[in-house]
Amino acid sequence: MDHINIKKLAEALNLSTSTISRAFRDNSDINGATKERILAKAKELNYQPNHYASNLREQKSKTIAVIVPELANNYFSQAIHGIERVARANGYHILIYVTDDDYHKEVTFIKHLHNGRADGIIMSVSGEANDHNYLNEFGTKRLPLVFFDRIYEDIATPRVVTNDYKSSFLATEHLIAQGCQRIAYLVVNKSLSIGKTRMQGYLDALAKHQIDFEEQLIVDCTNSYDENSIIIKNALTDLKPDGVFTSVERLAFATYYACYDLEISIPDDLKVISFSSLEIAPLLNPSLTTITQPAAEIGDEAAKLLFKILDCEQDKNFLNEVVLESEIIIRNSTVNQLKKA
Amino acid sequence: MDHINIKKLAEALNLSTSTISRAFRDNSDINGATKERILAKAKELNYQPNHYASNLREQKSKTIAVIVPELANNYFSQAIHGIERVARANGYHILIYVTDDDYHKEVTFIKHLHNGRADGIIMSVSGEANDHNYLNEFGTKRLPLVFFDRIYEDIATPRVVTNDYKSSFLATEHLIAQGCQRIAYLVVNKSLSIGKTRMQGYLDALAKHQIDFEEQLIVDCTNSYDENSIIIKNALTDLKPDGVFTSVERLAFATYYACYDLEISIPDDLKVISFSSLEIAPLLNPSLTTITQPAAEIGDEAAKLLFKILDCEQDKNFLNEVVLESEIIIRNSTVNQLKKA
DNA sequence: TTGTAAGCGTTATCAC
DNA sequence: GTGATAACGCTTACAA
Repeated sequence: MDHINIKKLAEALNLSTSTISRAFRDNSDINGATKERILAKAKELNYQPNHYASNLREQKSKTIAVIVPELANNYFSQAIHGIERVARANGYHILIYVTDDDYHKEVTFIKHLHNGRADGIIMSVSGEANDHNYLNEFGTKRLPLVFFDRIYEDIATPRVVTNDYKSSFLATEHLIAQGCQRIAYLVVNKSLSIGKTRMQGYLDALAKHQIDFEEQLIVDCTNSYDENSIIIKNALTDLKPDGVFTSVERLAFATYYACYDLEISIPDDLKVISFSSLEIAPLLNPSLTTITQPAAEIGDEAAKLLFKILDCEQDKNFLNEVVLESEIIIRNSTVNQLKKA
Repeated sequence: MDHINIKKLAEALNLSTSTISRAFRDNSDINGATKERILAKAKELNYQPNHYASNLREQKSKTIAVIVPELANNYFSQAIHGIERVARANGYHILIYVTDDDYHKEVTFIKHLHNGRADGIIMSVSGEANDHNYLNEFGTKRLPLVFFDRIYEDIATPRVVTNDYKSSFLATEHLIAQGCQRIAYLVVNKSLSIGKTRMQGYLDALAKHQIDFEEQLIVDCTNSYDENSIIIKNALTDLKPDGVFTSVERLAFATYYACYDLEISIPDDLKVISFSSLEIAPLLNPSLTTITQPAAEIGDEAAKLLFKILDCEQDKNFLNEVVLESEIIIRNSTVNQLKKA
């Protein structure tokens, strides 16, 4: 009696396997008493219907896959938490895949997921600069897919985003209002759509306020901590900006470290604003002014969108776009400290 | 030609399904040319062997489940990242389950996972105060299980931990060396083993330095942000400690917020040290002295331990304990600032 | 209400 | 080297 399956349970109860099966499905006709008896015995023997057998039979997995560029980032862990909550409430399990911003990993994950392992995918993309067409190759067999935050504009699938253009515009205007005239924009890869959108808000805000745009004030960073440290220090030293707008929180942290080292005072010498969902932004030295995306809510919405498709309430190619509001929270990193004046 | 399976691929190539199958397994006898032909066609038609059918047949899922108390915590997201890396390298997928520190969720997750969905489990537990015996009820059928960080002492299964007793002892001694005489210990649930172990280090350090222990200096907090805020403010006001040692980073943040509100100066009026894997601890105001656990490495080790069992290199009940070193990193939150003297 | 039996997509065993 | 076939554990017509 090593592994207990439906057959053994049936034998133990002198019933057929179909009856057992029915006890575990809500829709079926089954005698209440028999059902009780079965469930009791199942509990006693610790029987669980084999998931793979059920799914093979039913052709669905009750599993969704979540693909993110990184995990050690407050935004993504909060978003995943939101997704997890909704998935669990719907009786779904979630698989996690981390691309480390590697396009090839993304392609591999997606392709492998089309083997029945998952019923749907929620993804924040990594390969904006690469060929997105691999997603179209599945044709009608493509799994339901929902993008969040980092998306491929040219793939017609539902998405949950924030209005990054507007936030960036307002963030830049905020710096200008605080007296900044030389504002640097720090981005991880400026050719990626998320970097581009955010950059456009920055550029347009500069234009509106008739501040000349200097190409070199757009500082292209990398995924390496050490490289960024050098890049940012050089930028601060050579370009002498009085304001910095960073497209991801990681770069704001790197800027803080650079300023500590170079003895540049934030906000007196340099004002800093960043996209960030860091919950302890108020505790930083100085507290960081942020554009805070509603991360958990984005995860929630993305999951809900996916379940709409899975429940056949919506066609998977219907281009549903949910736009949520980010909030700019002004803290000390962009406001002159009177006590020091 | 909606869904492509092994049968259709076989027909398309005028071969039998067995031959197709062989092309995808490394061990089998198959003509090199045939194999090429099959793989080419498979790629063309975007064929992926159905995961559930394979797993049903092979009775294993190439999937491991990771159960954690929370996700929005630097320690756990780093640990998961470590696990993910090792799992991926071994061709395994990972399922994520978040208990929100709810024992019943933990039990439900574990029970359901014994339906074939996962081949093994890596868990940081939530129910230290509750009955762990549910894990023994599976008998020999229990899935391979590896604990990390928060464990059940009484369940014989491999585990990866840090020496929390020692770290807590040293942390407390550090506060004493900095002149603290009334040291509060903040814990989320003092009856839980992780809270207890860490508390014991604290108590023994006090004893060693002949500091009287006051029951009320052990402050039992909750999982609610708002409740903790009140609890901590009351503790700071009523007990007037000169040092605080917090067992999880969340409580250190709450202490910072409370001090800001109460205008208590860290480190002048109060010194703070905490368990935390926060990478930006140096950026806090003031920078936070931490006991930093090697989170990613712990994840790595836990995954490696699990794979040892899955590869049959080790019995799953062999009580293998890996102890890693935490590091106490002294920063401004525990050191008097000379410039203010 | 319950039982019988076919089939989900694979893979392993055994022929050829 | 390749093909036929049974089996993995479950669900669902259909039959009783």
